[in-house]
Amino acid sequence: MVGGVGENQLPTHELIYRQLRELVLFGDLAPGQAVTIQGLTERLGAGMTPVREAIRRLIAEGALEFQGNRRVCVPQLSADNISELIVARQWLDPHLALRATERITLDELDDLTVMDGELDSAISGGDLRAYLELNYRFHRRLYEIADAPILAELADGLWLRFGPSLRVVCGRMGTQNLPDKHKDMLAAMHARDAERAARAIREDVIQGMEQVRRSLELSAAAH
Amino acid sequence: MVGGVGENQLPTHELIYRQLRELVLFGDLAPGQAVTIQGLTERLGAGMTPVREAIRRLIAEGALEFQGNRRVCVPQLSADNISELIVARQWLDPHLALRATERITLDELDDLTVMDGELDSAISGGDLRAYLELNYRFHRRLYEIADAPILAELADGLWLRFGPSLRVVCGRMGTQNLPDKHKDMLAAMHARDAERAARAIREDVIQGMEQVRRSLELSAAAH
DNA sequence: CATCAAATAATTTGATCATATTCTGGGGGC
DNA sequence: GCCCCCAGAATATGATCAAATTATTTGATG
Repeated sequence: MVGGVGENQLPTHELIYRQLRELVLFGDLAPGQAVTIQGLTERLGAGMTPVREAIRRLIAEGALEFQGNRRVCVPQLSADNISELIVARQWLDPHLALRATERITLDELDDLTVMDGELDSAISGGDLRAYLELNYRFHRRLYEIADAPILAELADGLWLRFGPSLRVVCGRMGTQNLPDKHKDMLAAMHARDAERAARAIREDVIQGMEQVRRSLELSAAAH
Repeated sequence: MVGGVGENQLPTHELIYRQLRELVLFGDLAPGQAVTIQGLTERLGAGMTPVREAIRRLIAEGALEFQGNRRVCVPQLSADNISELIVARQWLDPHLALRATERITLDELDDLTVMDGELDSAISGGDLRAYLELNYRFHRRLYEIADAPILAELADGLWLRFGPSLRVVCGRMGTQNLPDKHKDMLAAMHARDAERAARAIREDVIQGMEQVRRSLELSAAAH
């Protein structure tokens, strides 16, 4: 254990899991980078059992890769992988947005609007890390509102797969001309036009993911 | 470790994971049943560390459920859960079948045909366990042929969620009138008609999953 | 004499276990 | 019926063993 006098609610392995998850999600671990148990016990200040469990969970979710010999690393996406992720998100995200539009309350809509405002600030302020985090939380909130836990878990899991690459790509391009069709979507939701909201999200997803694809193809060509 | 003089290739936690996975997948653990570490260490003859890891992996895949207090059990599907699974498979399976049709070789087609024949034998022979296993392997093989590892993993993960319930449902209805649109699909694949193959699989999925839904609604009504 | 390659030694890392500790849930006493 | 105590199960640690990668040495060759 690290700090804590005794005010703890969550077990260590759960805390470690969440920390490691964010490390992957927001690109603090680069694609290809090795992930070792002992390295993380030091970095996160925990014993090896909780760290082992957290790593296993992330492997099961596709966030980390087990390399046959007993090594673990952050996966590097191939062009084919990206295509699959695009196909999957292109279906999942609009479907969830559609459901969300049918269910969302006005309070929740305000929530999303506020989040999107903060997102704008992060973009204009050039704060990459904040952009990545807020953008994720925006979509994540949408998944929750859709009230479809299994589909939401699937969609959420996809973020873990392209998170590390997203960070690399955005790091190369700065925070300008990042995709944000969120305004369209929020307007459509206000109008209770589920189809239009779904279309807006679909474009948002395609724009963002295609940018990742192109950028990754470039760096692959320069191998 | 259980037996073994030294001919081992795979680590214990991997073996335990696979065994536990099949236990869930083919309904040897009933929905709602509690899963304890110590129970499994005895049942599978392993130490607690490998068992813990296997359980965590299955939880991450949605095959087991963590109940907040440190208990773990096999999830019981709600009607909403089933609907989500239907929606997801209704999209994923046809998509993968479509890709598979474009890529499948004649040898692989023969493979599938043989598997489907064995499936028929299991049905007419009334062997429920063999049906469940062969049906799973048939679809699984299709996923592999589609050559889309991420989408295949998503589809594969869904089986873990309805596996336990499928066993219960089929146990109540016997092996007669089980869905099998596989013949249609194989014919369509022979003709390289991807659209028709995808439609056949879609019907296969819907038939099977709707049967689960209806059966579960009945038992819920009799609460 | 320098360079490269193969074999071997050393270090790092992962896998498993036994054990101590903490927490949850149930049963007996009030 | 409520509360406290206890049995049992889960969590977490560190030690030990095994495997794999890396570094080093050695010997042969140009």
